[in-house]
Amino acid sequence: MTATKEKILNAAEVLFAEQGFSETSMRLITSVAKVNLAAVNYHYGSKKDLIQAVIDRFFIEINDTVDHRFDQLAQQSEVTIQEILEALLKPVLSLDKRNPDSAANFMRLLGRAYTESQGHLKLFLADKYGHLLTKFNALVHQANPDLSKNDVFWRLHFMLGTLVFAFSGHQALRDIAEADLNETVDTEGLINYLIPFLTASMQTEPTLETC
Amino acid sequence: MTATKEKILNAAEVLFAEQGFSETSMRLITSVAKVNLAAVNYHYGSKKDLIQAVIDRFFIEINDTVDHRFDQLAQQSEVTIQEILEALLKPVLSLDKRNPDSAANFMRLLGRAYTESQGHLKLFLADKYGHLLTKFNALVHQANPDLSKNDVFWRLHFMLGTLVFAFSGHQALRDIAEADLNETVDTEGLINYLIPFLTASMQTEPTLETC
DNA sequence: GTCTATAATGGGATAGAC
DNA sequence: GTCTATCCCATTATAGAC
Repeated sequence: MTATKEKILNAAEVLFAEQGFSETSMRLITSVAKVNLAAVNYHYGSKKDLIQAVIDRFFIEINDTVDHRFDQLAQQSEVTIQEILEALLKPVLSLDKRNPDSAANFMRLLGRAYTESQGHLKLFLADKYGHLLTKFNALVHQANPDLSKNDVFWRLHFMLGTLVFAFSGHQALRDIAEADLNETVDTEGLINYLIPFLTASMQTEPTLETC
Repeated sequence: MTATKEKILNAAEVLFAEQGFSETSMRLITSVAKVNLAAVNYHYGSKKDLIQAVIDRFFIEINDTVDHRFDQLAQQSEVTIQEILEALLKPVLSLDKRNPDSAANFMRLLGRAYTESQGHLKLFLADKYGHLLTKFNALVHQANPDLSKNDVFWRLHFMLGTLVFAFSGHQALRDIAEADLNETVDTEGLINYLIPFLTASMQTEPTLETC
């Protein structure tokens, strides 16, 4: 990968995470990356392709590790929610080795992929990395066999929602937390707050059937 | 309010919820509302003001009720998380009386306000309806006095995040749920899944101090 | 591979007739 | 209050020189 191509990716990663896809113009990306405007189209083809490349780089970095950890857990006789979350989050946190805040950027981008109407991106991710979601689902069921398929389905998505949403608003919340509570919370600190919150919500008894 | 002014609001509400603020053009809004393009600027001044008006209408409809219910709960000797959530969600659900899916649209718009970089909107909401968040915070503390201020702060935001995120992705999840589980879930059904998830996560023991 | 210049499109906003 | 026509701006994308 040429230096230019990588500079674009690095700048786009931060800007997309901070401002969203459609709010971030190629002009801004290229000016932050200090490359020529035409370079994005030359190296990536289009803005859509750049968006996919930014998110794909993250998945490529964690895919094999997460997949392998999930497979290991599936062979255990007892699996806890905490183990599943850690199998996912530890590789994500290790992204910070490349760039500070990479882990947070990744989660925020996932949130944006989920809520912004980037149809091409959802298809791309479902196609390429849907297998991770399938394994995640199976593990949660294994960890809590009392839950119905429906309960597992909904809670899993609530859980992912909580995760990515927490990261999406993390900067704003961090500022408020520092002002109101005199507390500085980095990505790992945030996860320390999240894990008990999420494990509790997954382990509770099944939803009452009200229909 | 003139018929035109209201038609714009109704169209904008749905489109903003579905596609986001910046992805929804005034041209699309006015064509769906079947009014002239210039009418938005005539009646609302600008697109920003229209965005605020759309969200403000929801808050005006629920503000007094929620505020009153919160005050009533604050006077009880014992408060549960479930009661707090219901004090918030019942008025929200009653929005469906005006238009079907209003409640879901409202929550999705809140999510977009939270994640899209609409600085003006966050200021507007914090200014006008911040008091609701303050009361919510006090109630959660009252319901679970064992939690530190920090725990309450973070869990409250996780909880709100889960709520709005669940609604943001609701349409997509609904489709998957129908295909995979043969289950149709409306807004009230979604809330039935959400409440045990959230109450459990709020009631669990405090986060371990790892610092 | 990099750059300048420009095409092509779509956006928000507004002036002025009715 | 409503409409048409238009202005002005920002965007993505590309053609063509270097």
